[in-house]
Amino acid sequence: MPNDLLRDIQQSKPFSSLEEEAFLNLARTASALGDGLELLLKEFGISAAQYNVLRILRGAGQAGLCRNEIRDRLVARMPDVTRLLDRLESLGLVRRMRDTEDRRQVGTFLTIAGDKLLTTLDEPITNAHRKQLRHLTADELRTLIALTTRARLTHLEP
Amino acid sequence: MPNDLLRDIQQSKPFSSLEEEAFLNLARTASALGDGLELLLKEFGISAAQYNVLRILRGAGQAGLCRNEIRDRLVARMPDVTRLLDRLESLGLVRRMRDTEDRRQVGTFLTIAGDKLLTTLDEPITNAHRKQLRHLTADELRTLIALTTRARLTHLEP
DNA sequence: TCGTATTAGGTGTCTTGACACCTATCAACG
DNA sequence: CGTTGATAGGTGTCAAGACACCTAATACGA
Repeated sequence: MPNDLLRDIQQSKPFSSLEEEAFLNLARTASALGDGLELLLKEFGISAAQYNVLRILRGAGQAGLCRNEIRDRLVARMPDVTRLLDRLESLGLVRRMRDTEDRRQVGTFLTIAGDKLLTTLDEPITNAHRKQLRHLTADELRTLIALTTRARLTHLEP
Repeated sequence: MPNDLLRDIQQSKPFSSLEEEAFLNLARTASALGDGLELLLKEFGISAAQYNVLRILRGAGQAGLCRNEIRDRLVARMPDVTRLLDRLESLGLVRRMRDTEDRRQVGTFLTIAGDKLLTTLDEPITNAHRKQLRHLTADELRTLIALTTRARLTHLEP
């Protein structure tokens, strides 16, 4: 929190704008909640980005996904998805296979081990989220979802 | 092999819980907005974490702050604040001085150059935030601030 | 006052992330 | 066809982040 403590007190203006305050609170909260998730995932030997990939691949199922598809679906922007997948592959959670039609493409698929890990994680992850946000009502959560969704679509509005 | 996508479609339930959906939207939005900020700051040769430190130090003024104070005020958790400060020091934006009372402590202060950089950045940063969130009304921003603030205080509530 | 715990800061080392650049394949058009 | 541009994927390299461990100074009770 850009804590302009002195100036804030002097000017009674803790942030230079409502937009900045919103951004900082958003960033702070996402970071705090994300840290909790990272902590849980670390016990299972993977990072949040890696977990994100596994979830994306579970969603894709048998079809698998190419690197750029995965990149575009990630929660957090990530250059170098190649080496993120390399690590998952060397952990045996993911498998890659070059497409026979378009030999430029390399499909990535969840392995049995990857799917099992996700299954193992499902409950702990859900519990962690519930625990982190249990003090918000369903309506509050829905409002939060609506506002964050809208907030991120800047460029799509006039 | 339970396929998330199929399951989701079957159940019309894209997320395993409202809490998860809220977390993912929060993370996605914070990441998207943060990327915009990083992009702007990169033009000035600093990262978001470094900017965060400079803002914190501006708030602290003449008094300066010790490393752990800075760490605790950062928007995003950051181990190794030492080397973050090292980099700011080598950029000439920050200056460190060991305390004479308690010789364990090392105060960190903004330099003139650091303060000037912040002044230069003030307007572009404010504009960037405004632009990113201009499609939200003041009430919506206030609601977003209230909800994100509350969301992050899990452990403080029963 | 001595020994131990605590607190502040820093370092070594490995992993990840970031960014520019490279190769292979395909598609479209002359 | 063959050339050109676009697209998919990967690599080299350096900076930044993560984590365990280390030192110095202070506080404090036996």
